[in-house]
This record gives sequence, structure tokens and C-alpha cells, in this order.
Amino acid sequence: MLKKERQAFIIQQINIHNKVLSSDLCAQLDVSEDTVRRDLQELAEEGKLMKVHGGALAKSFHFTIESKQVYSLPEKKIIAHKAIDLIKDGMLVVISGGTTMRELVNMLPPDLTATFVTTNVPIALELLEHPNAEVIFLGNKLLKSAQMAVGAEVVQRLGQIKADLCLLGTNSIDLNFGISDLEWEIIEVKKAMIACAQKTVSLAISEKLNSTQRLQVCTLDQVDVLITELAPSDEKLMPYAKRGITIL
Amino acid sequence: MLKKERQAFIIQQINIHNKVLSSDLCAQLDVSEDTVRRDLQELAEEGKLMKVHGGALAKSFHFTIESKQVYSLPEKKIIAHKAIDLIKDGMLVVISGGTTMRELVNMLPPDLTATFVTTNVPIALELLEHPNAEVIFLGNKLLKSAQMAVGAEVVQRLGQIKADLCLLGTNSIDLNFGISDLEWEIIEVKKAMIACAQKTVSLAISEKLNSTQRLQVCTLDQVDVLITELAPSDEKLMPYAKRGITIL
DNA sequence: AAAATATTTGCGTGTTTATGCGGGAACTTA
DNA sequence: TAAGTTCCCGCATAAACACGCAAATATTTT
Repeated sequence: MLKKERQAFIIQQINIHNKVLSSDLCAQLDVSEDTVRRDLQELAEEGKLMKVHGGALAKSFHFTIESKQVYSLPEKKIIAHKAIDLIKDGMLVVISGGTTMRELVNMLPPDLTATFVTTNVPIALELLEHPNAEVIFLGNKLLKSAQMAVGAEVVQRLGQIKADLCLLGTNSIDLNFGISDLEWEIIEVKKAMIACAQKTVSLAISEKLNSTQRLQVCTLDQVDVLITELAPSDEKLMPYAKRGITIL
Repeated sequence: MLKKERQAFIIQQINIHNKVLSSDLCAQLDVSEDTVRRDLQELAEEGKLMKVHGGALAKSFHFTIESKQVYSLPEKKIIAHKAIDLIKDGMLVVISGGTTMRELVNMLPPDLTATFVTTNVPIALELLEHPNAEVIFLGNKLLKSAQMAVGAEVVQRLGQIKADLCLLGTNSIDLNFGISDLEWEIIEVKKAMIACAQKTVSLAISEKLNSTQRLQVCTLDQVDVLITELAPSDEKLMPYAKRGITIL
């Protein structure tokens, strides 16, 4: 087998699988590991793939988001935009944290007059920028990782509120397990937020659909509206629609 | 599975869920915890995530305020530096708002272990950056102009605290009128902060000496320590020293 | 076609990298 | 304070790698 053929085969494999292992190739091609390694190195120099220890990856594989920038920002903007229509003048809105929520607050129409309740510090700060929003921060001990207030005090205080809307940034949502998260203190607060609101809206980028984490926040039947960046007719959302959830 | 693949998977998980546990990852990826930890450490060094005990956080999730141009920053740094010496391990410190305080929080030695109580949103956010500070935010309605929580709830809550130290950003201080400010809701809170602490420290750049605003926060005899950017021997401070206030 | 030359390949050797494991330190949590 | 994790460090091992060399193969020249 000619060198060119071999390299063509390697490229083909990369295109199919996005990766190759040197060990696989040397079995498939029936050549020594050295030869494979030399081929990979050559192809890497030509810029046709990316050599890594143990094999090679497709060039497009580079999965490295710029560090400080928000992941999937365009999707999150879409989600935020859809959610804003749910907020009407005079409403009392309970709002959780996360980058999607920050985007949402940032996009709120300036003439909206509503009251927002939150336990999340960055969200509170963002809300303070809004000219007509009244902001209630439910405080207590702050959790560093989530930059939000947690604890019995917060939960109890949420219990004293009757909100129109609960906007819930969602880390994991699944048909069977519902919404889940991984810190006990966070789910405590989220549960209370859901309980105090007439209507619960889950905001999640579609990647989060059908994933679970260890602790359950609520089951699906407690969710009234689900907002993703997908079109409401998208088939990934069908199972959720069948459960009676409004899809936006 | 290739190392790079594994790391890409980790990044993706972090971007989706904002937080991952090492234990989860090592189950999902079927490698030892050590390997996961080494991956996380590597990715952290590359600035792609933030390593924490037990797992890692997304960097974009962590929101910090970009410090814009601050008036009289050098003076404020001097003041902050002096004030830091007053804070000892294990103390419960009540802290107000303002750019001087932000500077102070920013300069806190990383190994200091203390509890901070505040009602000011930017200060809370800054405190959350500190590795060993416990942060208590007393929440309620937020006042837009001061970016802080105000109202009866806050005052009552402060009444339930016995703090070692009250660090008070001061807008106006005067020999006769004491410390003053111009919004009723703010002085209510500041009064409560002073009342709950054993020792009250006023931080003010020297421009603010001998100025008054409409509403009195407290008289001079309630102030234990006064910190300005001036040398303690400066003659402008003499009258205050004579009143029994410690000058730093 | 044969010789001369260049290229490719496989192998041996020593080095580097990746990973898992043990044990003690450090941290978290009750 | 005590138990249970998680972390850190060094070591052992196996896989992957780099390098030189010689054999095999291809290409060019005569």
C-alpha cells in the first residue's frame, strides 16, 4: 500500500470519527506504529489534522471557548428574548441566577415597571441598572460558587411571597427526573422559588435537555413553560409538549 | 479515550452546567479521580475553568465588576491599607459601601478568615472573591442610588447582630454634627450598623472632613477610630483626636 | 536493464508522557 | 472534635514517542 493511499485513509477516518488512535491505524493498515506516527506528523505539518499523544484529532475539534466569554451567548440571547414577553407591567417576578438571566435582565425594556425578587448578587446588580424595576434581594449567607444567598432564612422569606412568575435558570432538565441541580443549598432555594410563584418558567439551552444531576429541584409537572433556543416545533421538544408544558 | 477528548468533554460539561464534580466526571469518563483532577488542574492553568474543592466552575459564570475610574484612588488605597490592620481572624465585621470599601475588600489578605456582614451589592460581590471570607448579605428592598439594601427589615436584622467592628464609608464628617448623609433610608441603616458593633471606624478622604449633609448618622462620640489618607499627626485631624477618637 | 540514488519502512534503544495507586495532609461537614 | 472526602506527592508501569540505523522499496540516471 502506498504512502499516499495510507494518508488518504487516515484523513478519511478523521473525517468520519473526528479522531484516530495510532494503535488502531497500525492494525487497520498493517504497518508499524512508527510509520503511522510519521504519517500523522506529516499530515499535522500540512495542517490537515491535529496530532496529540496517542493519535490525532480533526482540526475542527478545537473546543476551546475564549476564557472569559459566555458560552452559547447567541442562544442565550434568543432565550432571553422569548422570556421577556412573559413579563408584564406590575408583575412580581422571582428570578434565579445564571448567564442567561443576566442577558434577560440586560434586555428588559426600559419602560417596564415590575418588581423583581432575587437571591443572586450579579442579577441584583444588573437589575439595579434598570430604571423602573423595583428590586428585592433576599439575603442571608452567600454561597461563593453560585454568588447567591442560600439557607433557611431565604426559603422562609420566599414562602411569604406570592409571585406571578418564577424565571428559573436551569442546569439540567429531564423528562423523568425533572429539573435537577447539584448543590443542596441551591435546590432548596429553587424549590422555594417555584413554590411561591403561580407560573414557573424554565430557561435552558437545548444542550441541557435530557440531562440530570444528582439532586432534584422539581418534577416536570411543576413546570409551566419551557424556553429553549429551538423553535417550539422542534422534535426534541415534543416529549415535553406532550407532558402539557407550554413551549416557547 | 484521548486526553484532549476528555478535556473537551469536561469543558463542554462545565459550559452546560456551570459546575462539575470530579467524582461525577471520573464516573462518566471512567478514569481515576487523579486523572480528572490533573485534567482540571491543567485546564485551570490554561484559564479555561476555575478549579474548586471537589470539582470546577465555569469562568464565565463568575461575574466580577470591572473597576472603572475611581476618584482619588491613591488616597483610598492608603485608607484601605490602614483599615485592614484592624481586621483580625475570626472577627465579625459590618461593612458599608463605597469605592473606598471596595478597595479595602480587594486588598484583604487572602489568608484572613473573617465574617463580613453587608447590605451593599458591589461590596458583597467583591467579598465573594475572597477565598476565606464568609459573607452575609442582609437583604430587602434595594436602593438604586446606593446599590444597597435598606428598610426596617435590614435595621431589625442588624439589631440581632453583635459585631466586633463597623467599617463605615463616610460622606461627611464634622466636629459638631458628626457623621451625616443625605438619604433617610441610608442613615437608618448606618445607624443600625454603628449600634450593633463594638467599635466604629470611619473611613473618609480628608476632603470630607468638616463637611455636613442634611441628616445625621451619629455624633462624634460614637466614632472610635477615624482613618484618612493623612498622617495621624496632621493638624487637620487634631480636633478629632482631642475628642478622644483614635486617628490612624 | 542495471546501476545509482533517494525514499520509505521497521526495529532497537532510550526517553517522555499518561495514568493509577498508596499514604499522608488538608479540607468539609456534621 | 471526629469522620469522611478530596487533595497532593512520589513512585511504578505501560504506553507512546524520538532517533539512528539498516533493510526494503521506489525513483532516477546511465
